[in-house]
Amino acid sequence: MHRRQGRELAGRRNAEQVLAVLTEAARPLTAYELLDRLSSSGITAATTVYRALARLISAGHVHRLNSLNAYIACDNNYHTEQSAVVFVVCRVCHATAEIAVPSVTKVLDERLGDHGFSIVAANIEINGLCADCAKRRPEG
Amino acid sequence: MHRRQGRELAGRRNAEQVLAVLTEAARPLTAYELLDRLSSSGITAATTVYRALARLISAGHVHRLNSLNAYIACDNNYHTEQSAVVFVVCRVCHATAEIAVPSVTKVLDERLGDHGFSIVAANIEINGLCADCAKRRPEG
DNA sequence: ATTAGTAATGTTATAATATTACATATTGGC
DNA sequence: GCCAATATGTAATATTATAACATTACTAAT
Repeated sequence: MHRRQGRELAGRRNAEQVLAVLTEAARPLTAYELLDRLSSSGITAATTVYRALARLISAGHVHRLNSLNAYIACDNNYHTEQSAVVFVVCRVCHATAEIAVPSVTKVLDERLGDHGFSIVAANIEINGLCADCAKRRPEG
Repeated sequence: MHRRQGRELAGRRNAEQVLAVLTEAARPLTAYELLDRLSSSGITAATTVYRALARLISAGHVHRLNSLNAYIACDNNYHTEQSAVVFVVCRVCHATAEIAVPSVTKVLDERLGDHGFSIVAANIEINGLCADCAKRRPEG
């Protein structure tokens, strides 16, 4: 299909396309949702999407939301692998925001060090109701 | 198979068996690992395991670890749905501990309130190295 | 320029995780 | 005892993710 590209270029282009779709999306997308939206771009296999996601996640451009099995573009660069990432995910509409809560990382680090545990990556996902959905369905 | 039991009793018994296996296990188990270990008890379908897990999770006796797609018996009762649960998961051996870090919940609550977000459940999974695995593979 | 070595990609199949749909069974109220 | 309500059992299928391996393109040695 696009076989003319250089050794790494296809992979990079794939990753760019995946990132572009994620960046435009208003909510986290699953790998297969990405695949659907990328079929017109010549990406036709789940593996290709997963490999692109792996690149993007390594580079810190995308995060995986474990509670949704979905992926979201990183909207800031303040955090590193060593630093906690806090996501708030609306349980109704799945709108997701990435929020800085700097003190959390520090607290966790101190507390877990006591247990001989060294942190590699913290994934904090908060499930709740966004303001909009809370209005519509106040019962929660 | 065990059709003699009362309307809810089979379900309760199933849940008890699932909980017993999880409680004995040294690490989180996936639903299908549970299914394997329960086949001698007459539980032969994934659905049965998932239904038992749903009961146990609702009751707070079991937690789901999103990062592993696995389930673990709750080893304390200090937390409620409103309160953060912090798990530390060794990325090598999957040993998992449930740790109280009370200040985290408070910090998160305050910070997210600013965004009009109301917390329903916080799931905090810390991925790292336990002391044992750090010794064996100091490079991390 | 040719070509072998290396490494990424594409493709297909399949593994692993989870849910749906519906038939069957159990209980409690009448 | 019979019916309604609800839970369970079973089988099929949906969803998410990875494995295996052939193919392609780049690099560098010649």
